[in-house]
Amino acid sequence: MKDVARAAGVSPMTVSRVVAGEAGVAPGTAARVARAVRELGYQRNDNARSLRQKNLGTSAIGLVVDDLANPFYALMARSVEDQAHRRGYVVLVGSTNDDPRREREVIAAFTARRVDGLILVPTIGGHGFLRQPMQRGTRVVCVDRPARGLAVDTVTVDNRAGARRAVAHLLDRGHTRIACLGDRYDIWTQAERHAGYLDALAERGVPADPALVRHGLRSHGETHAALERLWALPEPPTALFTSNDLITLGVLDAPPRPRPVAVVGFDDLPLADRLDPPLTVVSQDPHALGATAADLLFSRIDGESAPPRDVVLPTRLLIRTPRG
Amino acid sequence: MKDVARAAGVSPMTVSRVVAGEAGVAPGTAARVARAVRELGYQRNDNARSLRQKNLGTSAIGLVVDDLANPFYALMARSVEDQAHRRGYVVLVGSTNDDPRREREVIAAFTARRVDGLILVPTIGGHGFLRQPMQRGTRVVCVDRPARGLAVDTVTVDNRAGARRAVAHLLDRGHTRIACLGDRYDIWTQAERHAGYLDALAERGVPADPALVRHGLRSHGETHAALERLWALPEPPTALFTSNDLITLGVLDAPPRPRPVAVVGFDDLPLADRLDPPLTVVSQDPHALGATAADLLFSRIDGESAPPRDVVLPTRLLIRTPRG
DNA sequence: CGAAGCAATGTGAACGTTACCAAGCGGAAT
DNA sequence: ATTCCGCTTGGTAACGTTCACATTGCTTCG
Repeated sequence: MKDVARAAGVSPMTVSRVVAGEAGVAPGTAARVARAVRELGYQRNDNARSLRQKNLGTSAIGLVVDDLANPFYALMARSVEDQAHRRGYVVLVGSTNDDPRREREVIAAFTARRVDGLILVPTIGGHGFLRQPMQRGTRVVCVDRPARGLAVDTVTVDNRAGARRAVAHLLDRGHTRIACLGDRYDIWTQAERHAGYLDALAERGVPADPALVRHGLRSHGETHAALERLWALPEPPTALFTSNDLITLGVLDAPPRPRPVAVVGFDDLPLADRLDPPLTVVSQDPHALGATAADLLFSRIDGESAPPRDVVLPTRLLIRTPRG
Repeated sequence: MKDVARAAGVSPMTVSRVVAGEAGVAPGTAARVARAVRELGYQRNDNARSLRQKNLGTSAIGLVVDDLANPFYALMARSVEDQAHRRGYVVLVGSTNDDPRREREVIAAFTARRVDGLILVPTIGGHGFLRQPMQRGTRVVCVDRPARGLAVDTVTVDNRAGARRAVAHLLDRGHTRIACLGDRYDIWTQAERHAGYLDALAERGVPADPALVRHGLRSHGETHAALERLWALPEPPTALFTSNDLITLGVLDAPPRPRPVAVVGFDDLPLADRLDPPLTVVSQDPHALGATAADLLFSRIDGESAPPRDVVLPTRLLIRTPRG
């Protein structure tokens, strides 16, 4: 900046004014400065800028998801990024792998850079370490899951109702032996979906058989093993409720059974309607989740100070039947 | 930091040393400082830090992709993020939508924050604006596509060879009327894949019919329209080569034909092996692309100064045949 | 005609941190 | 006892900006 000032024959302050697009600089001076900026290829250091401008923040937000490679979170991330870009913010991203230690590291790295806001898919771990950054002014919004004991805006979908409807659909089709395959139940969404599964059974008076519930499935291998155990039961299930996309894929990827089983999955998949038989799913809208979370975050950043809000978005049961 | 220093009865300099984990602080003093840090919930401002430490950089890198919501780039992003996290870097992400203007805005926002490196899926636009940041020390690596006229490390896959093999596979199965459906040919990968298509035809002496080539397809709707025009030809194609995943999905999503057509797509899809008939594809490994790009970038950041390298990763033709 | 007002620009300090060097202190060597 | 060394600690300045105020030179008006 000093170089530009020297080249244009003005003080650094005037350069600052021109670069920031402030009014009150004589047109001739502004032109001279602009020319020097262009010729020297000068670009303002926005880190230094936000250091000085105490009240304006860093124009950066952090996005912390479970796994950025998961298409669901990738779509969310894209929505968040679009809104941020529109408002002149940059986005820092990190994945937690559902590991509270890694979550903490990632968030610490973000708050150390004084992000103005944080959109967070929280892990099961505590979030006390967020107190200081929040007092310092960092706004936080949870998405996909709430964080226990953290009073912040939260955007989720109606996991429980969605699961209930999915299982009710299977009951409607005459199934009574319905297995529930889930990821770790310390993940909030998974516990909710399991609760929805139980709701549907209770609603119809179908006894819940604990042998039909398998959880903690984190890979195709574990899903396959769980299936083997289910098939080995004296009364094996005739239908499956799979409570996330990875498990649904694991089930579809398993060796075929002699007697086909009905499957309803949580989360839609591309090509699900082209399978034989087509796959019925509970779909949620990751775009809406991300956009809503970003809306809430930016309204907080803009100064909104109402009590924390819980936004619950609907899911849709996409019933797919064989092509006519 | 001053507050911590006061609370611990030392100078800010000593606090700085303790927080940075430097040696040469008396154990008792360090303990007192650590306690004050904990009690006050102090966290160092890493922006201010990197401003002062001229030679150490910002420990931030930027990742600029076409579309973060595309599972292919999401997987790449995840690999990059993992490496960055392992090395203590944070990642800024942005999507360009293949729009040179947006690319420029995103990159400018990143370089204004003085990222140490940039992993870039370049658009068709010029990249002269990168000269100054690069002279200033920002390292750049291109991935998925080269940037014209930009002498930097570049990681791509053998698009042309992959497409050639895919089309050769269709020729082997007796097809001679093979259509080529692509996105905009100003996207390097699309042009390469089209070239591979022509290579395969030329190799077997099959005449290339321009009426069978449709490009610029950016949505299912456009893909469907292109298909309609192909079916209306006097001699319609009996096979399709679709040169990205979105177009493959568009084709699969189209109303079924009375006589089925063979499809080979570029990019693998989940469930592709469960379709009827299963889908043969050219697959590339986004994880390897991202990891390789990150490797190259960090070795540059570490001071490596060899001439720019072009790394070309292989593709695989996954030939899928009906079960049983 | 002098004071006041306005527009354009410059000055000094500060944001939060660390590099660099100096200073204090106790003990070991002479 | 004096010198010197090493260890620990502190002071000062600087990184690249911008805030708040001061200054300059005009124009305008009573």
